[in-house]
Amino acid sequence: MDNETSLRNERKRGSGVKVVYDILRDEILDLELPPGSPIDEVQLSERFGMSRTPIREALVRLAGEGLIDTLPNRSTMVSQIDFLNMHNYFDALVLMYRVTTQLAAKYHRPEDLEAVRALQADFAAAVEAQDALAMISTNAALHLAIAEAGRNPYFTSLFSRLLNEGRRILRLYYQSYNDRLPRRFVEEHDEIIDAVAGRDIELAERLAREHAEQIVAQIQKLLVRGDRLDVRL
Amino acid sequence: MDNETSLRNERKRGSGVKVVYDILRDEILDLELPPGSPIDEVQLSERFGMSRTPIREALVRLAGEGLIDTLPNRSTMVSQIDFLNMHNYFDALVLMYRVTTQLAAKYHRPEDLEAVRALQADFAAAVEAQDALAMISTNAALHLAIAEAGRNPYFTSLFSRLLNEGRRILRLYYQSYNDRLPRRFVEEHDEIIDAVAGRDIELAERLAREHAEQIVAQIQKLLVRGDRLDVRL
DNA sequence: TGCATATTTCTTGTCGACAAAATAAATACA
DNA sequence: TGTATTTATTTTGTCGACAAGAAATATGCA
Repeated sequence: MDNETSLRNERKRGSGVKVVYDILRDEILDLELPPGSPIDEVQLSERFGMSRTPIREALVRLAGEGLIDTLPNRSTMVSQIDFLNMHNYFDALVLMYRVTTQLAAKYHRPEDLEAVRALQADFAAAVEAQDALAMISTNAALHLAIAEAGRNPYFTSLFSRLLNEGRRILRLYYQSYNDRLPRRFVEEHDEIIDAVAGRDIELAERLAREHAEQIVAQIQKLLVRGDRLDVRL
Repeated sequence: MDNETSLRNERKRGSGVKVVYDILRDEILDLELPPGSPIDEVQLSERFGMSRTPIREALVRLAGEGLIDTLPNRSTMVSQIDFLNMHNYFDALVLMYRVTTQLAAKYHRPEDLEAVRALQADFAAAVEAQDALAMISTNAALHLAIAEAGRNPYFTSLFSRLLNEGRRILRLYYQSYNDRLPRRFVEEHDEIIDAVAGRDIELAERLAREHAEQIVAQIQKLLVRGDRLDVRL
């Protein structure tokens, strides 16, 4: 805990905000800070060994991405996951899967595919090792890399936001299923990457849609089953 | 100019950031602050009669939406419009037009249509009055209202961002065309609204796509024509 | 005891001041 | 005169302190 405050004097000017932002963001997305957790500015300033000003700036950015909610003059806390309107999330996620993969097939350059294939290898390794957290993050990184090969920042930024939200939801998923491993995803990824590499736009779009819809169906099956997840609605 | 500083003492706690944010945002989107304009914190703090802290928070939020660019430890300025990769913008815009209108036809409630129809009246009035700025803002408000009837915050937030960016581009459009008025847009809007009201999902989607593609085509025609807009690339 | 009001405490919002980068200006040197 | 180095200026990043709201606690009164 104190290795964060120990950085107090060796910190470059302007880097503090990014450190706080990155750490808090990861803690929120990994459910280390579950939805509803109170965010206290002075507590954070003590923890990170810096004044409230840079903490505040990091919080403003997190609020901008909807990861925390701020009640004026009152408390601020980690935002809730909206399980009731989850279909909105799924609609957006599936569409972005389709669009970004399609654009990747259209606009990717050779060097993009190297990065994508490397991340796919990471994902396969995570599945083999049954490392849930690694599976989640490498999966997100892989699809984001595909999206970036499509070169449309408007889509990639929304997709990135959705994948992050997904980290919170998938974390719950793996949490309640004790790291069961969908090895099939590895094969599906390979098919998608091949379609993109072959510039088969229609096929890439179809595979991406099927891939996305399958994931959504699995999560929905879990949610409908009514398991009480350890996060209050 | 000084009516802003005169609010110094009558301001409610916490409202300052929003005021600064809203005003700067409008000034940027209306090209009152053209791309590349330097943003000076002390200057703004003098102008608005408040300390740099709330100014800074407003700037962080504007940066989060990509409306200003901040170089660490150096200057911060209004972000450029990326004319070279404009097709990315158009792709995203057309898709969001389609998706949000489609969802509106699916999920809208009666009270949504009242708001939409009211805004459509505003737009028609702006066209009649040949008020370019009003046309731009009412058009954006109208389509955003339709999007909100679709009730998917992920799409509406991206769409809102795109429509805002569009305000900057359309401002250039009208600027160089001396407020020529596309009266046809009013009729197209009416058709779209009717399709939404009739819950004809396919028709709504098709009309929205045609509407969007037509606007895009007009703007592209302008851009290809190579008119030197009074904003540097 | 139950409820309304006053007081305290706690957290956030704002301020003015100082320190660190970076840029611009000025000086020294060839 | 031109270039390199040093100094000054400007602008941002950070800090500690204070004040305002809201919540929690305590007090007064029936």
